[in-house]
Amino acid sequence: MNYKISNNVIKRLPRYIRYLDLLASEGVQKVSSGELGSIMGITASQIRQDLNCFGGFGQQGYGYNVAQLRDGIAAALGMGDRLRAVIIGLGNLGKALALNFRFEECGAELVAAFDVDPDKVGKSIGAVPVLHVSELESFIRDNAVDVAVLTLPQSMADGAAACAVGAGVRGIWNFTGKDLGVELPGTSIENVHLSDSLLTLGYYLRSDGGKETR
Amino acid sequence: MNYKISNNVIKRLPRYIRYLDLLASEGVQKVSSGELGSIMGITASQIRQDLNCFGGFGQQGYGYNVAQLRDGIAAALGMGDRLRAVIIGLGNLGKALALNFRFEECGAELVAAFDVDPDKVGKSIGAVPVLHVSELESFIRDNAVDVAVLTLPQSMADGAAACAVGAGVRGIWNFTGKDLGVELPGTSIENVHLSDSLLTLGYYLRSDGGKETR
DNA sequence: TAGATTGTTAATCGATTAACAATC
DNA sequence: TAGATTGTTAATCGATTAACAATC
Repeated sequence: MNYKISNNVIKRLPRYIRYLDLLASEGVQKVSSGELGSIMGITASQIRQDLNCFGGFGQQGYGYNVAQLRDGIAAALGMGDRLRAVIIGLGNLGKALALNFRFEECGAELVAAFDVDPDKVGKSIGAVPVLHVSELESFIRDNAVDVAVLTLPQSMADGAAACAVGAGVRGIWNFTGKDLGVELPGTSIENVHLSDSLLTLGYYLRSDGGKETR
Repeated sequence: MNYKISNNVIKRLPRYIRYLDLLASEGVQKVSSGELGSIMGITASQIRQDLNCFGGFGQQGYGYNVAQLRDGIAAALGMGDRLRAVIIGLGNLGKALALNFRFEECGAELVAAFDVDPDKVGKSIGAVPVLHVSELESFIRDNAVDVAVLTLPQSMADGAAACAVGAGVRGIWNFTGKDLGVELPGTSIENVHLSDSLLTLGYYLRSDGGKETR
């Protein structure tokens, strides 16, 4: 049960969580793979297959307890932890994430933001301080930061990533739109390419008025 | 050559574009599937297979002309068009997209933004006017809007989407974090789930310090 | 117990990789 | 021409679906 969980499965887990939360909020207590599948638009087989990567959540003849399954998946994803995160770059996107993104709901916690603008440095955003980028390395080291969120201009992406990784960060959530060159072993990188997403939408929209989603 | 291009291929096309642009910016004129593959971290076979979904871009014994291949893929993605887009919801994320996102580089064009806040309505953001949401439907109809970008609170997502689709929008770029219930045939939906992305990063970061990306 | 639904194995399907003949 | 590299077919691999025995 601990051989190697496929990429596709991992990427589906957060979606399960969302739908289970939805069911829970409606007061639903149990769900069968068939019901969940029809809500989510996937097969019951796939659900059972996916869940078995982790362990026997269900009960034969009954189905799955919504709350229990939700917690099981959350545990598998490590949502109980509090990964310590910093935002690097307080442009509009960095600001949007700092102010509106629910880090806690993803098993994370924002602990600081960094920028170079003297108008921003020294103040705070939301509940966290805004520091100068020159303090990035020492801050990461001193505060055991786990994740760096890159929301700065593309040209500075590689530098910031290298600095963060050098100081001990283990994960990079990269919004700069450029695939990172940095590739330290033991560092996980999640590239968010918004333009890829819009281009994909454009493709489907034009071709036959076809659907797509995830 | 027009049977049905797989999802996986479509999702890879924007990435090809990015790397080809990079090569072009370095003055590289030709590239072989082997070279491109090693830069992008995928196999030469996959590249040749992918590209053949569209048409004979390459030249045997030579490779691919970077600019030509780039344009070929761009055409396949429909990047030449100018999809007309509106942003609905001018919170921090909507603002970030309105001000910083390069719609033109994705074959789109931002034509207006909508909000309910009287402090925002009537002004403009970047180069486009900010209108009241009550004008959304008529604006979409009158201006042949193709895409609605949803950056408003989750609770209003379904309503806004339904209104936009009813008025003629064909694509929805959804940042609300909730899978849309609206499912009109002929409407394409691209859900951007930032929290899924961070959760996935968290998973890989914790498990063995393993990599992942796309 | 009978009915339902899981866990899990087997079958199918699709996607990736390898191989190689065509050809520039 | 000889060398390189594509386009394309065949082989492999993995992921999804179907089936069914185990069991609640």
